[in-house]
Amino acid sequence: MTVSNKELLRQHGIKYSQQRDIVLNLLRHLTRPASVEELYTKALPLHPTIHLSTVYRILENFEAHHLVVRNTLSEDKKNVYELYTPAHKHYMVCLKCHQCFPIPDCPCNILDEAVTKATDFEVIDHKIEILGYCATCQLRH
Amino acid sequence: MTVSNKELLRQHGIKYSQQRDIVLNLLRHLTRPASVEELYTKALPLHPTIHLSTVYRILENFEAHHLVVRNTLSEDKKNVYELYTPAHKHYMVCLKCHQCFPIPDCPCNILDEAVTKATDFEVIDHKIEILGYCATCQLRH
DNA sequence: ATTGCTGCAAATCCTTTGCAGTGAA
DNA sequence: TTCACTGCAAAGGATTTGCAGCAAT
Repeated sequence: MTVSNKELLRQHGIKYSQQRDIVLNLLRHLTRPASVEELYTKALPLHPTIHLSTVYRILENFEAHHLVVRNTLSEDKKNVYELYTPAHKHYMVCLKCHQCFPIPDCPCNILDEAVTKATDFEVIDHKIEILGYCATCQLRH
Repeated sequence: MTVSNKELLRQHGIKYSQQRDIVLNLLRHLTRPASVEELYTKALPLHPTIHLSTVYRILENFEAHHLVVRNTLSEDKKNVYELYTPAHKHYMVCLKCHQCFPIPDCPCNILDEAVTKATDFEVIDHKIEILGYCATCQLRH
């Protein structure tokens, strides 16, 4: 069985509000990362006065409390969010519609051809970014 | 020996201008990808009336003619440019100063620990994006 | 009652665009 | 001369912020 939204928020030290409940609920039912606008649009019918900036703030808060992870898609530079999972996630990003799709069970040495064979995605390129601290910044973070 | 800037522009079907000469020259002396602002700042002393939007347009033009490649850093969402090279490039992005550093000789199965050992970069996370066309968009691109 | 969240509007940052004037061929 | 490029200003899209009022505990 699953924890309630209220409980999940509490577990992450996040205060309850109707708006947060709604956004969390949307996130829990996603099959792929969603943009802020997307979440806002879905939340609106459920809470007609919710504001876009509120959704921004909620997601920022969720991220700070490690309830979600943010990714920036290189193609259209928008933030996308999804529930945090400890396992590393790799995505296929469509150059046309900008939707991104999780790559199930992806080893780091995945090859373009392997992806092409395993999925219906036409691989054009891939991109690896290593995030961390450079020598200079290590001294002062 | 090296080709002149003028010649390099011509080879890529790009018309000559003083501003393009300057920006190309800066790009040719980079050791890592540079942001538009960065290139603009370096160009300014060499051409006091050059405008930021001109640098944007020059880089856009260079990219269209495959003279440079653009990357968007996930952390601060700014475009960075460097001369195009056929080989795949992987980067380490500093979470603090947002500078990015090429990873020399990077195999796809690179591991965080391997990078940590080979460089003075403190690896926190890494990110892989596969770019291409999803099943739906394949039909209409 | 208190504290922090929300709605709204305005500001910010990066990037793009329209237009008139200039420069390269 | 011609056409593309430039400088400038203004617009654009995504995101952030200030502030007063409201909601959750």
